[in-house]
Amino acid sequence: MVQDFDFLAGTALSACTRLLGCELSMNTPEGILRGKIVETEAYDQTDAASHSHKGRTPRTDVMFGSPGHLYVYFTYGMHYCANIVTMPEGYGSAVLVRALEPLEGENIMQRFRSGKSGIELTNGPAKWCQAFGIDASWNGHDLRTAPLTLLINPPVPAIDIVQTTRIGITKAVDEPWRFYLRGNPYVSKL
DNA sequence: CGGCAGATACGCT
DNA sequence: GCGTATCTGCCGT
Repeated sequence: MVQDFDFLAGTALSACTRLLGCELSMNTPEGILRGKIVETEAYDQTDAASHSHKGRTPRTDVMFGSPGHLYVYFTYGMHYCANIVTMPEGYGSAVLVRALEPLEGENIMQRFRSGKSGIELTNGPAKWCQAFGIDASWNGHDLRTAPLTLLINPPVPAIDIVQTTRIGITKAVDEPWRFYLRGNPYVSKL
């Protein structure tokens, strides 16, 4: 079955709600890692808090590329975070995946997370990246191709989605561009 | 528990 | 040089 990524060509904002409930699957030599997206944030080139706001640079090049790819960035000297690129080639826009709910391979994730378990496995952008073993080498990866793929699930009903302001940034703090699944324990912060 | 400082390296000015 | 879309541990209660 061919996955339909068309909605990713739209704005980061609309892709945020559509990505909630979808799954990320990583095929490792040790086994399958799979998790459901429970928290997202929109970043757009018109947004002062976005890396793409200051224009296209070698670092943000992937963010201006074609939708359905992975934009991985490094921050605070030790952490990786992963975004899903949206909007057509030439426009810098992406959705930051802030948290996952583990569905498969939790024992392997636990090893990557140095023995952590439960919600501590994936309830933050740098945490789930570590649990999946994602680092800078994954920057630009096409999510339609193995071993790391995005699985599209049916849209989540609007009643189950909470929209609020973003976390961990210093600019455009009041924009309500963060979305999460109501009541899900893996959401990084209420 | 909750709050706070420290770790640590990369891209941009 | 400096700021950063974060996490962890260590301190106090």
